[in-house]
Amino acid sequence: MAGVTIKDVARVAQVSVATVSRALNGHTNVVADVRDRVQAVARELRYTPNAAARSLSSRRTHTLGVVLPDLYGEFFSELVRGIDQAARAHGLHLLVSSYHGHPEEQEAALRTMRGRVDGLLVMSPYVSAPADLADDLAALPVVLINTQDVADGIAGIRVDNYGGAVTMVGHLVDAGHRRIAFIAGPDDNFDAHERLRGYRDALALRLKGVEEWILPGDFSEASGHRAGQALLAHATRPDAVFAANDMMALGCLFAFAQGGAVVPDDIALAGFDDIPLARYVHPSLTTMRVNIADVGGRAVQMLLEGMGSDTKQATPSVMLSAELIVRESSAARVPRAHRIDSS
Amino acid sequence: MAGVTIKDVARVAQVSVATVSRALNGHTNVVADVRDRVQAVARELRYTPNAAARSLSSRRTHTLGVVLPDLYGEFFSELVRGIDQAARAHGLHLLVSSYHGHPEEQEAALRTMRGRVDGLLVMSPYVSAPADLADDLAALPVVLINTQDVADGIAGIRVDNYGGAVTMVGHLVDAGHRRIAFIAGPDDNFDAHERLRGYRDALALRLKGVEEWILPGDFSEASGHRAGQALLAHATRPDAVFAANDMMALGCLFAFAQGGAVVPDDIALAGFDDIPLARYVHPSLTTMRVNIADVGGRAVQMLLEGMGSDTKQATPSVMLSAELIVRESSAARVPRAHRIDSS
DNA sequence: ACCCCTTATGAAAACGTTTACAGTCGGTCG
DNA sequence: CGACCGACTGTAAACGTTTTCATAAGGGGT
Repeated sequence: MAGVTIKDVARVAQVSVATVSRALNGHTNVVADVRDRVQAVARELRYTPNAAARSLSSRRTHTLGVVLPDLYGEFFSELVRGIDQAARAHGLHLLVSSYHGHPEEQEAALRTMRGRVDGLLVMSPYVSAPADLADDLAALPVVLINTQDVADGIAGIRVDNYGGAVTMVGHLVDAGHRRIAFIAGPDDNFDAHERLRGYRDALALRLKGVEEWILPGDFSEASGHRAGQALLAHATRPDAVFAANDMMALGCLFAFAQGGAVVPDDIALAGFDDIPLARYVHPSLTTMRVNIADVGGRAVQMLLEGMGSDTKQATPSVMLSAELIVRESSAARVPRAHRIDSS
Repeated sequence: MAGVTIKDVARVAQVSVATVSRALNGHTNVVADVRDRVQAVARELRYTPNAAARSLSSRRTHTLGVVLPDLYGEFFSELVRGIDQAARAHGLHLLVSSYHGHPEEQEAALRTMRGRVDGLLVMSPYVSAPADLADDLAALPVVLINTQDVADGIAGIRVDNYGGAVTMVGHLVDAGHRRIAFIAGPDDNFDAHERLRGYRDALALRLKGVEEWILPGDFSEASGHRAGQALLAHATRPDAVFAANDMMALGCLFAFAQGGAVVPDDIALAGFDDIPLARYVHPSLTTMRVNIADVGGRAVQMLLEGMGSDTKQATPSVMLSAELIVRESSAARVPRAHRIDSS
């Protein structure tokens, strides 16, 4: 029977509902004798307070909303894990929603969450920050994850994609590579945008006369594969390829293997994200590591801080830097003739 | 201002709250004229019904609870994705909770979900089915995922781990292997249990006199690595190794590579799950494919069916079979001398 | 023309909590 | 010895919906 209410407890314990409420919520003004009796009865009756009634009355839901573009793949899995861990530590539930790449559904998701959650974690990687997003967000405390600033005073946490790309290009240049091609991510994706910007700026800074070499991609393995084939078909192959994410780097690696190009001897390769596969493929993939779970955890932290004080926080934005992970795929350039064959 | 209630809409639209409620919920008895006016006003005022009040009144939350042992890794990511997709298709929200491997927290999670959700999806892979689980579950429609039956009449969906293991052993035997070692999963894990059982039965059936050869493991890559080392150290190496999941198979593969054993020429290798890595490692891994997202989606389907009719469903349990995916790691056994070296 | 039935609407009662307010009852202080 | 004060508990009013029931207005059959 799920229908045991606070009234039942009150009746059995021979007190008023108010007292039951107070006793169960650890309020001050209730004598030990009564408190124990109430708790005993509640346990006896297997009473569980009705969450809906509780939040209607107290205006608190003890729930955090998480709105993501998708749930597919390592990235979101890790993100949600980090969020879950932090939320659970604070006794909060998680209401998750993904809008499957349909930005128009995002607004719907945000709307239906209103009244169900105390705060919102939103990731919206589309560069065109919808103006209405700001409106929808105004009502609730919110923290933006890897999202372009949509309005002043809204807290956000981001991975330093720009800096990471700069670092990676620097690494490739240091390893002796000159002709460095870049496989870009989706046009409308903010992360992809930043990584591309990092590649461009770093190239301009480190290798003056060298031209940019940018191939289209969409973060999928397949698009990386296509880019790899295109590169092989090119008259003069690049020294190195920097893919905007690991999945594309893997697709590219595949294409190279099929085309008989040896990584890193013929062409060096690097990715971004450090997904678990990165260390298992052959050759293992040089990449930028991003601690995604940590991003999620810190986002929750920030949200809670923002919820504590009604005043908007003074430090609305946090940037997490990525770490360069050097593996086999980007070994320093050695003239082909001198190559030591390990087979 | 989030504080726009149904009363505000009623006042502006010059009707009663009852009419507003009816108009907005698509009820029959409201004339088109009024309905349009109400909807216009609601949009104008950016009115969003308060979910708590709504569910208090209607006893429905439009939310599904998902209780999982953890959120780490491919498996849960896929499962949640499948669940999310199906739930979203039916306009349902998802309240997720993981108990991080602490079974005692599971009960707490289930309790706090009461009143917040219309139905429950629970995965509890521990063989010792807690008796109280049945009690906690009785209140709400529930579907068990990959979980040992806990009580009669409770619906469940499972992957046919037993049958899958039998199939894999059959494949290895067909490929000419005789000494087939098995790397087991955690003792208290139901999936692991079933896979082990499949290995044993298939071995007994297909290879009469051959002894079982079972190594301990815990589903982690590290434990697979240890098992791999142990196997290499053995005087007579096995023909093939069947790991209870892919992660352990990968760890084992690593150990073999380090120890100079060539897969599949020296030792064949197989896993279970078909995680994405499986097709990328070298050699690519033979494994049993399980469509996890599909499991999640069908679980939601089953839950909805169970919620529709109050009567307990007649078919409380569904079994999904796994598919054998043959890749390089289990190539048919060829005498070493005749081996065609592709390098 | 009357009655009954249908259809559209409003008033008000749930739903199960929390919480402001108002008591009650000893005891303490002046 | 009386008034007051503090600690405890009960009463009842929110909280924002949905839904039942009642009411009013038309409309068709006899």
